[in-house]
Amino acid sequence: MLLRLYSRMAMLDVMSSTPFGVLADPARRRILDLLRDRPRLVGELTAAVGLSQPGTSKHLRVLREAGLVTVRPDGQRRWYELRPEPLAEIDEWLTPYRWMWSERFDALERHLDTMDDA
Amino acid sequence: MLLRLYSRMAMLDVMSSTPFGVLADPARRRILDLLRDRPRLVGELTAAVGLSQPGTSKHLRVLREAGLVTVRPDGQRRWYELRPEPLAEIDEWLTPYRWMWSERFDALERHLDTMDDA
DNA sequence: GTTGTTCATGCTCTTGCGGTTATATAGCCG
DNA sequence: CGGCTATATAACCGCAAGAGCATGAACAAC
Repeated sequence: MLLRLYSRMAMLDVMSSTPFGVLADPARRRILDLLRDRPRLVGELTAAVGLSQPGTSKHLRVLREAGLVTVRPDGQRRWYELRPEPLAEIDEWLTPYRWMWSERFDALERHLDTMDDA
Repeated sequence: MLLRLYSRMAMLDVMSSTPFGVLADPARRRILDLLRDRPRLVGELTAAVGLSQPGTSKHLRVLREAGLVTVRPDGQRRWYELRPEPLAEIDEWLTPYRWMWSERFDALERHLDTMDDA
């Protein structure tokens, strides 16, 4: 029972695994994309990602511990639903870069390069 | 032996994988953050990330192969500069999620939940 | 109860990452 | 030339991630 508590604490600890690492796996990105429409059962997700059911469950665990999905038990089945909040961290990291790949950036860069030459 | 070659090719293949995988490592994110200001030498980056010089070079290789940085040789030194274009892929993936963590989303969700109850 | 279904967990195996040290390569300087 | 500096590559190691398979746990249905 105490052991149970500890493993739960370890789980919470792993929660601090950043969303960047979570999104590194394409299967997990695919799962999130599917959950964007509506909550889904593990069986659905398993079929969609083309992995074994245990494999899918493992990815779902990672997503859960990162706070990217929540589970709603329904009898023997489990509805997984998206919880997008942790994605905000990625969005924030991306923010100072976002302006850079626009055409205006190219123009500005050329301008600055020209000034450097002078 | 041929097998070994194939596995090596697979390695390189994975190395040049998606920007998601590249950003999974905090050292690489840190490098990109530093390059946002200006191009930098390997030595600078090594000191900043607190890794060994070869370790830093390895991360730089990954970033290079993902197209996130370019190198400009200058004598025996190398200026690494940011090339943010590949980050657009992440930005695009994020797009359909971005509205979701706003307050308007919470309000809408509450509204929909209310409708479910009725 | 028994059987079937749905999902999670445990185990094992392999692979690849991220880190180190040692070495090679290339350019600078005296 | 020889020695110093800056960077890349090679060789190696530890470990965790990801996959499969087998099993367990919980619930449903009969």
